[in-house]
Amino acid sequence: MHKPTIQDVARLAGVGVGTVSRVLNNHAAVRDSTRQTVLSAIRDLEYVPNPHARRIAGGKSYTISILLPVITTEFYVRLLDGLESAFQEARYDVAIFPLLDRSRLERYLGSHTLAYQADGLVMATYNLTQMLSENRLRDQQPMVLVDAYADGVDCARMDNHLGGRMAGQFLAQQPGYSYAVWVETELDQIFTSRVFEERSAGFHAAMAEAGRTVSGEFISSFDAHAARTVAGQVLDAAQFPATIFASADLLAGALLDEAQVRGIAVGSDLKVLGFDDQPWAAARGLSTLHQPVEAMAYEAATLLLARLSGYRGPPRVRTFEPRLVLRSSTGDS
Amino acid sequence: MHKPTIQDVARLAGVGVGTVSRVLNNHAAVRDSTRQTVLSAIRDLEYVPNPHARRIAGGKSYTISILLPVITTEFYVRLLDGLESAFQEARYDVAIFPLLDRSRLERYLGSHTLAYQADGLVMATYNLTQMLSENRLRDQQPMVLVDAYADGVDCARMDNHLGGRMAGQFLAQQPGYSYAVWVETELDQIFTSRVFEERSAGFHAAMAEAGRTVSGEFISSFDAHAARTVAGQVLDAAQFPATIFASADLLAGALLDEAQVRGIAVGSDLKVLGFDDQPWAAARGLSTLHQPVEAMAYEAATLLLARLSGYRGPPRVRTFEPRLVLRSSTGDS
DNA sequence: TTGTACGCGTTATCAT
DNA sequence: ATGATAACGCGTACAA
Repeated sequence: MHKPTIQDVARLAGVGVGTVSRVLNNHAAVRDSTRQTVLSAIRDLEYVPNPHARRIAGGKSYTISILLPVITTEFYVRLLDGLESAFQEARYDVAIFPLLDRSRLERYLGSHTLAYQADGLVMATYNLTQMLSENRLRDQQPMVLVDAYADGVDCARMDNHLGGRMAGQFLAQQPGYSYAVWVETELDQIFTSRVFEERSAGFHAAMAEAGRTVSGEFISSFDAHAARTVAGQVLDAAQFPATIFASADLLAGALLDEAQVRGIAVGSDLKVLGFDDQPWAAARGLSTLHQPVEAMAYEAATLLLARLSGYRGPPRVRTFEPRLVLRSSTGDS
Repeated sequence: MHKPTIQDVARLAGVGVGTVSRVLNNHAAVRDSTRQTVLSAIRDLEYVPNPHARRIAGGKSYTISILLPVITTEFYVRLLDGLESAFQEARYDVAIFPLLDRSRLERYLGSHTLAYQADGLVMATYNLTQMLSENRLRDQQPMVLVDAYADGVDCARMDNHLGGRMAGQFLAQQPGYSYAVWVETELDQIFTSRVFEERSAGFHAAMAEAGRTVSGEFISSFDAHAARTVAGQVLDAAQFPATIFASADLLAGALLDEAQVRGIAVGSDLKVLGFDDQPWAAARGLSTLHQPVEAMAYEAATLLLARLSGYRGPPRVRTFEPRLVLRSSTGDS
């Protein structure tokens, strides 16, 4: 009663192993009737191909390494979902490497571990421009950046500058005072993520174009406790009517909480615009900028898979745009 | 110019492939002279065994899955180091699964991915008692808990109760007022980590035994910004001379910072005791509780490897004790 | 102690 | 379109 193999499937379906393999990899033309027979045999036996056997027979590892920062956010959950689903379709496995510290990056990239285990590399969020220019990355390995941008590599990125600009344009239409809350970002020459910098630049550009001034800006670190504290500071300092752009839903949520405690009506005197469209945003009526994260992740995977199947063209960059979702926190709908 | 295989090594060394394999797995008795020959051939060719080939030939995956919470701490960096080094010695690969959310745990445990990819499971920090009792974990898979405890499974854990107790005993010897700062922990029936609860219980027990009272307790979330804010609150509220037990070095560091800004002399009027012994603790003279993290991780790996090689005995629990390191922040040394 | 040969479960290459 | 069969690189009985 061992695990069924491709042989068992072939026997049950009354075909050769080659045919089964072809069905598995949707190769060439297989007559539709036999394909169905094979498929049902697979189902009956609950057959699951042995990945190690394919790896050795195919000469590839059928594995993609994903390197990402360790941050527990909906954003990364969705990112991983998008990546995994895309790679799964192409029958690739995924190995996740959480970048807890700098030395781990070096180790992962330098060691022979990855060399064997991955046909390609996905790097999330980090801006690797410097590393690439220093040639610290072995560019013989196909790779793609997601939620980040660098020259000379395939990238799938969010247009955070545009996101900030959209927020700025929205705020510029609102009467009263404008405020913004930003996320404090670690500074590390190599690991830097410019996400919030870009949102800020876009926001200020739009406000300036509209001839509006920002009455106050605040900075919070990315955690619930700090967000709440800063929310208090913002509401203490704000003059009303006020519209606040919170550059992450986490911060916006804290503002909603704090406003409720203080009995401030959200949607009229105080308007709040977030960024992310977290799962709870709709339920709480938070207006925010929705990011097509899964789509971006899926596209990143597609770019990489293209390289893996031989595409040799110049680096391609795919840019994704956030979408303004207006709800009750800005008095809409 | 392809990757050297075991055949190439055998040829160069003038032996059979069997012998090379035996050397690789330090099997049986191989004459020492031939072993050296083989070894040098391996070095010359820079031969690295193809893991997929072993997996399919050996019928095992030679892979261990490590499931851990996504928290960027020195603690987890060291934990991974300890685990990886131990498994590497035994020629096992490691697959890391960051538990970004609940659904990911379920997916990892339920899916067939892991089934193929791992011979064993390491689960870090999370308290899985409930999951185990509900039989949601397929216990056919050998597993070990590290930095956590549950009935019926091998565990390598830190004695956090003792750690808290040691802190309490130390504070009880100090003149003046005693304060404590705790880390806010998420509440989730399944994911709960009881680390800080235990430290708190031990601390209070020791203080009570010594007939001392705690003049104030504070809670901070686990991030630099919040820690700094809370540090300010603590120093605002404290009466001096004061000794503060910060249940994590991160919090202790913030207290040191805040004290410096306020010109409070640390080591006399204000004493601070941390927990963790982060890399910077020595340089900043922070007294703290050092945890033998690598040793714990190594032991966890050893317990699991024992299961993998057939050990069938009852669950074993290994407990590790923190060590009080006194430096200038408590006026010592 | 050591070499040979077979088997692991796939994919790929041939014929057919 | 499909079936046989040769790789793929290694572990391991078995024979020597």
